[in-house]
Amino acid sequence: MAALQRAIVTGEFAPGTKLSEADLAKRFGVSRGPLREAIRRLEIRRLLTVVPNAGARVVSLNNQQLIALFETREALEGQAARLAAERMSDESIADVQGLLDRHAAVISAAEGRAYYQEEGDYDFHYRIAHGSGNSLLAGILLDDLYQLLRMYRFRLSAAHGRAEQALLEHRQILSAISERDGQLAELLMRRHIARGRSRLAEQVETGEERTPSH
Amino acid sequence: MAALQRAIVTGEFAPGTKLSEADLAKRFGVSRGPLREAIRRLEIRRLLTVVPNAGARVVSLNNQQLIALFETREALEGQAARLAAERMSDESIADVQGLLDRHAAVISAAEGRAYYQEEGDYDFHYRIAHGSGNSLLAGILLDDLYQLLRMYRFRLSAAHGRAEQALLEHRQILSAISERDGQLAELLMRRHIARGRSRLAEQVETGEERTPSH
DNA sequence: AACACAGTTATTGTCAACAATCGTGGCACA
DNA sequence: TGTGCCACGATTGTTGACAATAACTGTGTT
Repeated sequence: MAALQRAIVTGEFAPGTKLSEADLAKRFGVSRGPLREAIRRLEIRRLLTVVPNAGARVVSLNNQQLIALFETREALEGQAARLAAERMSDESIADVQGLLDRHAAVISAAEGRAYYQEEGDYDFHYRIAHGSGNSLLAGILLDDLYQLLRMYRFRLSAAHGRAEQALLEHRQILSAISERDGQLAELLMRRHIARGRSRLAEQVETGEERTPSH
Repeated sequence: MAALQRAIVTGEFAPGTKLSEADLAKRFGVSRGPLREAIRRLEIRRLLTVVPNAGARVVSLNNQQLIALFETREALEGQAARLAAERMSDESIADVQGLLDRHAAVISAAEGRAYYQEEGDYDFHYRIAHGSGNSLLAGILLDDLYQLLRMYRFRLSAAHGRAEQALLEHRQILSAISERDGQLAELLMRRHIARGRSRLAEQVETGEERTPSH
């Protein structure tokens, strides 16, 4: 039943795809009842847009909406970094250190860059969100926003070649956290995400969107 | 069907109440099918906690979780105020001015204080969230966090007698927005919410919780 | 030829019955 | 008398069929 959510988030269905209840039910070997419940959950998570009596569609974000997503992340992850600086245990911080070291090793191997961009970046932000010790904040980020983000990771691949830069910024953020400097950690995290938003905004200006904004 | 959500949010069911599907279905004159869909939506919105094969309960937040809620609001509403300063139209700002003027009039009449605390405060924050021009951010605030907040408004009534103070802070925030000073608007909004969080934290220290933290 | 209307088809919304799981009470046994 | 096990009852999970609404196609008219 959670497999349905996975199928949508991983991009198995393209944004804008019409989802027929009967088709999905047959596909996942389940009846329409549980499937409708799953659809309602994905609707609240903003992964599907449902219009009454007309069915559900995979959400289709234009670049402006993606920018709105980054603005929201900026606020939440900035706060998460601040709280992590106050509350994260030394052991957890050391763990994330190790994670970044592994990322560095992967990046050294040229073929690893794409991996780092997609999953490595996600891993780091995942740790910080948890480190905030605020399960509501972490839940909104991990359960809602990151799922949306994963759906659109292909369009965000403008970050290619920025693996080293991203890793450097991750290290700076973690450094601030380990020094228990919440204010700096928040500032650095907000900048880190704002850079991603800026690249997105540039795409809009130069008109080189990868998918029609519809 | 949305009436069920209202019944829960308005506090018709106390936090921790066990919700039987059969009972609710009979109560709202609907079958268990649509009702289960409604339950799933409220679950994702974090208004219900559902354990498999054991039913749904109205979420019960302890004071620590309420503090987490305020920390999350602080980040999101701060960002909303910043964005509102950049994007809100002069007409919308004038509208909120009028809203605050009406609030002032209501507060002058002594009996209006309770009203202002509960609904007036909500109105103002509602406008700013919308004014951000970021529908994702506004949606998270209005659809998720504010619903939780309304459920616990009775426990937050420590704000009693602070109506004038709150109105003053609202005016300062709006002033910063009208001057297009996003940085200041964010700072003031964060402080405004942080004050509510501080009062909550004091309650914890002095041990005068109004409901057992369970 | 273009538009409007109506019938048809497909899809969503709803329901009541069935299956599976969990909590509880009572009974047997140590 | 206390503990463990089994059966019962209740509640949740699931299913297939039925009703209602919307989209589509075809026909007729202007």
